[in-house]
Amino acid sequence: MESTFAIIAEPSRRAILSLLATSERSVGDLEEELNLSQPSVSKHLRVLREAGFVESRIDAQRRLYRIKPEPLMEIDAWLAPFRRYWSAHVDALERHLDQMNPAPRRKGRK
Amino acid sequence: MESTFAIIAEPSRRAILSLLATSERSVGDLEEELNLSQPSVSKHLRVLREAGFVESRIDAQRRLYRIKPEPLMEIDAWLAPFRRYWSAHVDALERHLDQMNPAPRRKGRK
DNA sequence: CTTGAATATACTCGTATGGTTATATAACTG
DNA sequence: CAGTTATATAACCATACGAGTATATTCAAG
Repeated sequence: MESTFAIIAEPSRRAILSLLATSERSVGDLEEELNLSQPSVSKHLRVLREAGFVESRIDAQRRLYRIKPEPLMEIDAWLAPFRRYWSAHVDALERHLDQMNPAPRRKGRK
Repeated sequence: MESTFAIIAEPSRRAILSLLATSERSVGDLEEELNLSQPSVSKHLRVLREAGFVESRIDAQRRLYRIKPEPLMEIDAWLAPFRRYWSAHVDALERHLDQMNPAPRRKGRK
């Protein structure tokens, strides 16, 4: 019953997706890169898998997860009607992000 | 404490934004176009306003709400790293959306 | 077949959030 | 000012969801 949008509302799930954007990873990889408990990672991956954001392949005892783009494409498509507001405000985003992101770039936090 | 993504996780809020994408509307307009209670609309608008998705101007007793693009631009920006998956799958989205959206197109109705 | 590593699942708990009803505030109308 | 329209806010409730702990499952190694 979770919508595509609800799925990426969760910060840990977005973090997982961002890591997978670069390359395939195992549960353990994600666990340590994100400082999350193993059950937590598995649970999020389950949600992501059932919603079609990721798929896994088996490598011995490990599962390697990778991105499946369709749901993200759906979100991209939803944004379409709003894009006409963009061009006028090309650099408004930078200002906005600056004020959201106090520190320029920090490793994974506490 | 609501993230940009959490805000648009709510279906009614997405509906409000989609309506506002076309044109400015009053609370009453939204209320009837979406079949929501007035307090519910006001509450969602408050969340959207505080997160910078919309702004309002006063017209007598009515408040006219309109889109502010910045947070949506932020989401658009977040999608950037995944766009490299798009091109390969140009029409995969259509298939995906078809299977999500059973009926092709229906008026807003209750 | 036993052990250990990697991952999945079950269960419980606390909290955040959306809906509703009722009430408050504000502005126009006469 | 009284009445009415438009919107906001408050209080309450039910539910959903993420975190954590414990346990189950699967596979490789010896």
